Amino acid sequence: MLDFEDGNRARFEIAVETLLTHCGGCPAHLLAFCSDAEAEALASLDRAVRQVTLRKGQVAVEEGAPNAAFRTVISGGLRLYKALRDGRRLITAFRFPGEAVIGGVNGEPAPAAAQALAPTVLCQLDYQELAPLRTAYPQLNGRLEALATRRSADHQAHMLTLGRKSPPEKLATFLLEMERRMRMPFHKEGCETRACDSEATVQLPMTRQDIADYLGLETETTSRLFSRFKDDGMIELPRPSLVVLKDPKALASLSAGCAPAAP
Amino acid sequence: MLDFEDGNRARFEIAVETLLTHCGGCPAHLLAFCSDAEAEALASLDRAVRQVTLRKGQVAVEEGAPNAAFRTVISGGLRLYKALRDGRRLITAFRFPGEAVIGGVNGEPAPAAAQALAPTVLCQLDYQELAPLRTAYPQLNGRLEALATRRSADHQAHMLTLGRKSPPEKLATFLLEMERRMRMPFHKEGCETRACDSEATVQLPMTRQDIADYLGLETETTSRLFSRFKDDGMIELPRPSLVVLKDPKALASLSAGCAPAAP
DNA sequence: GGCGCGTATTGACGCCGATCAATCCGGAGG
DNA sequence: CCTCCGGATTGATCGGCGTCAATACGCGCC
Repeated sequence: MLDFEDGNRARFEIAVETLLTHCGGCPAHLLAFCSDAEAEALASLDRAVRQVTLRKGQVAVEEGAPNAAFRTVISGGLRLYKALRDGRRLITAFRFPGEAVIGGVNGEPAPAAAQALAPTVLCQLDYQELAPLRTAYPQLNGRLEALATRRSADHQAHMLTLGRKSPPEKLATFLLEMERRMRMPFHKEGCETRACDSEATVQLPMTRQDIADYLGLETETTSRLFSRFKDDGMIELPRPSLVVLKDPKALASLSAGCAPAAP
Repeated sequence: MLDFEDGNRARFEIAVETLLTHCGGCPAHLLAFCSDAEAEALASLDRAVRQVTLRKGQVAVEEGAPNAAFRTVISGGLRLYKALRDGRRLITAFRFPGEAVIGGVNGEPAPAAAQALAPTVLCQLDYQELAPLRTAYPQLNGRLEALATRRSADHQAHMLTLGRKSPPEKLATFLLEMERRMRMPFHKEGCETRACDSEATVQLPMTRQDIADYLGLETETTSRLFSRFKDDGMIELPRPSLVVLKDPKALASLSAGCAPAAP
């Protein structure tokens, strides 16, 4: 445990400052910290903040395990998933740099496993260690609550996708979601007005199987849908992992459930 | 706005006391307040806590509306749902007495609409009014965060159901979930050890259409599954809204995804 | 450069759940 | 008591997605 009476205080100040200020320009993901710029300062917070490196495929959190840490992705990416006894898997979410993994606050079991999509670095802070920060900096509580509430809203949106959208609508929704979250450095001009009207390029750091397990589909169906979207001119596929959204409006219309999804 | 300098303070004390203590024996639903026993005390908290009465079918919250209130069901029930443009609907959750409806903390749009399943009474507290309570009683923050985190976990569990379970598995999961949440006064003996091994009776306060929209199925499929479960001896159906779980173990096995779901 | 494995794609087929349609049931109201 | 009406059930049919199977691709490694 940490207390504020010793020399650690200064380090906490830094950590809290980071937690509170870093994401001013990042409305989508509150509480994201451990940015590249501040990684050094945080790295010095041994014990309070641990940096964890994961190999591709390595599991950072097991589903159901007591998961007493707040984690933020620094680089790489995570798939969060739940599994049935017979091996069926559903990916509940992906997490990319700047995004946090919550769950298991009061020693509760982790609702989902977290596995590295690729070599990944996490910033990890035990909830236990977070406690003194909460009392010292009450604003943190609001941030954490807002983050959890936002997760809840995101999950509800994805439940709509899983439960009521057709496979093409699911894929369209997924592609637009990825475009919004990744925002590659090029093709960015026309995308500043929230919705992406013009062409955009998206790098997909996960496999077709992952996408299928995220959307409640099978790999073959997912692959066929990519091909169909390509044939229909809605996307281009220079590589399986690189998607150019040629017609974002058509995708958006599909995603919203307006058009009856071309047969 | 409320402040602590005036005579309202005493009323806040009561409200906070209620928020903090009422649900000591209710591990499943933190922060549930406005119990029958304390309804009177809370009713006196005009402005801070409003009691709202809804007719059957009345909408308390519109999807996407600025939703600045924390709500708790006192009596009746709610369906929370999202809709696509063409009318398709997914019920993301049901809320029963003692359960809270969160979402839209910082003036964000409500992630789902809330509609009364039956005549319903809600206890409603604007987040704005909650703010002073937060600073005065920091424990509240943890409760609210834990509640939001639990919602996130629940939603992930339901995502697994929506995305990866077969229709029979979905219905089995639903029936067990309802049994756990409703716990009718009779048939309760054998059910105290968490999992319900023996027979249990569940009252369903929603329609087949609601169940279908909750599970990502169609009404006819849902109805057929009820019939099949009855034929297989897993349930009895004295009335469409009353289900007797004759073989909870079989249902649990279905729900967990062990058995390949009898054809 | 060529081998080998994991991933992606394409093909063929069958089943199950969505869809359309008809009937049944139970409660409210006349 | 009968009618009416919304919800529930059952029936018949169809098509899309899951499933099994084969092939293509791409990258690392030797």
